Amino acid sequence: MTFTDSASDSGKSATRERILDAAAEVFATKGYHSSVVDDIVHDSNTSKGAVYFHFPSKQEIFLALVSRLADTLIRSTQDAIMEQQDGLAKFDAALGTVFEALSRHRALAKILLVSGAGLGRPFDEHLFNLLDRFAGMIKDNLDEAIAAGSIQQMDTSIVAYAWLGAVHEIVTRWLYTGKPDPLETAVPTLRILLLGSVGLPIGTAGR
Amino acid sequence: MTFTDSASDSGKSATRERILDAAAEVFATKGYHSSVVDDIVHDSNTSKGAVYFHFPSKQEIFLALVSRLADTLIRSTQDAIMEQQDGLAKFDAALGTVFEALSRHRALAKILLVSGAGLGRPFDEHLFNLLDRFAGMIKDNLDEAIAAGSIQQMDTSIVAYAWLGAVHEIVTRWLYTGKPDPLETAVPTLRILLLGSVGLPIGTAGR
Amino acid sequence: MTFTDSASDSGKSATRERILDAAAEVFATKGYHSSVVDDIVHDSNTSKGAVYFHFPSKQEIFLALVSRLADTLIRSTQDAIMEQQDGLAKFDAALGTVFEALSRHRALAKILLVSGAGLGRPFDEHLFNLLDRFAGMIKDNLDEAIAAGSIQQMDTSIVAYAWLGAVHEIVTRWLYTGKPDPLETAVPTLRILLLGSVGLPIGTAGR
Amino acid sequence: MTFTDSASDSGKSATRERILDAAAEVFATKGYHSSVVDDIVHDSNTSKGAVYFHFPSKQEIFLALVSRLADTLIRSTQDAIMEQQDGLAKFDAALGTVFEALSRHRALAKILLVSGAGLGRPFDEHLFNLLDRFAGMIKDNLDEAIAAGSIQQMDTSIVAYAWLGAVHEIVTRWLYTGKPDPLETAVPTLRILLLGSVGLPIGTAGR
DNA sequence: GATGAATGAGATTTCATTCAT
DNA sequence: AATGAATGAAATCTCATTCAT
Repeated sequence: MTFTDSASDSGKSATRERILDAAAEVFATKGYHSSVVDDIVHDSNTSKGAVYFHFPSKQEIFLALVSRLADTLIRSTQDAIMEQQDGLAKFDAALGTVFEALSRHRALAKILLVSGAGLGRPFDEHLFNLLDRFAGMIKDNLDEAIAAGSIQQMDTSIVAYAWLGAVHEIVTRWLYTGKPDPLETAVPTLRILLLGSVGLPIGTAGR
Repeated sequence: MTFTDSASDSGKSATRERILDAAAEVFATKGYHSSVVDDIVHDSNTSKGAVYFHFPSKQEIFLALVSRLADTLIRSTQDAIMEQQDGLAKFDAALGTVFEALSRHRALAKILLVSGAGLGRPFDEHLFNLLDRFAGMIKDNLDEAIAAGSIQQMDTSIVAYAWLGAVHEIVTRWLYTGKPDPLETAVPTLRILLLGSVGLPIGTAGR
Repeated sequence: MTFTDSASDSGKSATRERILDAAAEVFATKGYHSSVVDDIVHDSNTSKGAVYFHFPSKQEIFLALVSRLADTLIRSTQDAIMEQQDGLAKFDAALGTVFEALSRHRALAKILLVSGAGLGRPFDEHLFNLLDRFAGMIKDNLDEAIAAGSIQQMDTSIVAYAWLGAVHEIVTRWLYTGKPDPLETAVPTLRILLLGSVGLPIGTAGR
Repeated sequence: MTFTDSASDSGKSATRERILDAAAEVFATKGYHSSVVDDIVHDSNTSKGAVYFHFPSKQEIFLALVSRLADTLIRSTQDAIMEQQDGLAKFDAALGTVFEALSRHRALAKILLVSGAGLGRPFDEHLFNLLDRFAGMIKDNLDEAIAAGSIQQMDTSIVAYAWLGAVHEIVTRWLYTGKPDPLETAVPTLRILLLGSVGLPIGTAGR
């Protein structure tokens, strides 16, 4: 999966894509508020008019960008999960996909996880919904595992957010400090942690 | 502990405190960038001149606020830990203190955890150091537990961040959605999760 | 008379007419400056290219519209006058025609009387010429009446503008407030006023 | 009376007055839309910040200006009326005052009568209320005259607007063409017209 | 210490007009 | 004739910061 691919949007204007690509670069580098629309105009080799023809406001550019990134990430994670049969294998596939994708596209990951935080109502809401979709995915799989008797009864909602938070924090830390390098180094420990947290015997066959 | 208390700053100007209090409220409500200095001036019943007499810039107001909050939170957590002998008791005391403090001061918690993220260099650095101090505390205690043989060898750095992230996410979620209500409801589940994640037998004798 | 008819422009493009119709609606509703070309494009179900193919500029659309309206209004008023022999009957016919026409086409009346005022040189000049033609009509008829000895000598130029202004103000008031309802209600009073203002005995036999 | 005097506003900021004065000049010269805030900033020798400190928007500057002008004009007209006992003398005083004031301050008259027309909702409404106050003044005096038996019963509301319109049009014409020169030349004819329109015997002793 | 009017660089957004297709 | 994406000059407004009082 490519994470940035927009190949499927065959009908999308090339200019629109150029603008989004430039915006991704700019926002990731300077953060939302320090980025000015003129930067995007310049980097996209378009014009102010073109930008405002395709997007009603700077905010909407950012939000469109976040949506595009999140959609891709969520979709590929779901695909990876569905390719596996076993519950543990699903877990491993999801964790691996997410870390690999974020690791490969550090700039975009920054936009998704960091740039938009603390920006006020509309941004937070948007970002929240996205993380919620991830949390929902985790919760669904945990509920299945409980139904299958693999793990014992618990408040899966809390667990889902805790897991999300753990991943989020480690990735964020990596985004800022570059450690661990490479990001994927954290996966084995994290795997043990997360599985252990729901009482799963680890090491078992593991990977 | 009061978390907002500035009792020890016996020599500090009352105006300065009024400004910080107003700033806390404003930043928590609107986020850093959406808050304008005039809001703080207005809410603090002072004047623009007064604000700039006490603080060199808007940024410094925010940073001062964050420092004040974090210092108090960290100190009271450490105090709570030191009051306990047993490792498990220390853990419970820390978790309880943090959740209680954040729960009691929702607005301030919001500033500490979300308002400042993604704001660019100086902010992030500041905020990061704070979280790092917490992570350090966690790591130290985990290392002790390993040395004591209570838990097995692992990358305690990753674990510390994962724990931090889990707590962070759950509190953040509560800040936005109000759930769980009250926040402390999440503690038991979270306790099991965190302890379980490092392989500690739980439920057993509980506390 | 139809006031909006462009039947005589048998060779004119249907698109051009669609644009003018939409422009009339838009300008009347929002005024000149608040109307954007895109509004006209949208309402006329044409395209930006089409609009700029038929008109060199936004300004010219407005001017064309005003001209079309004024020509029709002036022509039908003159026709109504010519159908009458008696001076008093001519006056009544003119007053009736104008009020009836404006009353029937409120939106267009608004464009003619208010939308274009205070817009700067080219507009004002254009609009002025129109009102001048009306004033000229009034003046000519007054001069005739003086020559015929029906009314006494006076500065007919001032009178013409005063009459025009009286009508203009009452119609404008109606455009904004909807009163009097219907507009024609004002005619009898206005008739007495205008005739009385030049010393004509009124009430006499009415008409 | 000075029409522009702001002597009585002893508490008003000098900067605010400078801005309003500059705005008057600019708006009168170029019209509302062709005037840019930077013009006002420049001509007032202040700064953009100062302008927006005293007025929330360009629109409000204009509206404040119109109000200031209208207040002064209405007040001095009322004063002039109250100084007279006789009904006819009141009429003459009012007509004289208005024409003299407008004649003396052509630029401001332009703002009051022309610049704001056709600018859209908020402007029109404002301007309307102002003219309404004048119409009210006229109507009140006419009603008194009817009560006193000086003139016969009639729809004084229509008459008030017709009179207003007559004056408005003649002044507007003068503003654009400079004729009649001086403006006051029109007064005698207008006097005969207006009085005659309500059936008052004129010429009688004249004035 | 405190006040609040003043500053001005700079940001976002608008929209009449053009032009390749 | 018609389309609509693209252009870019220009406009309004924001707001952190300064400074005379």
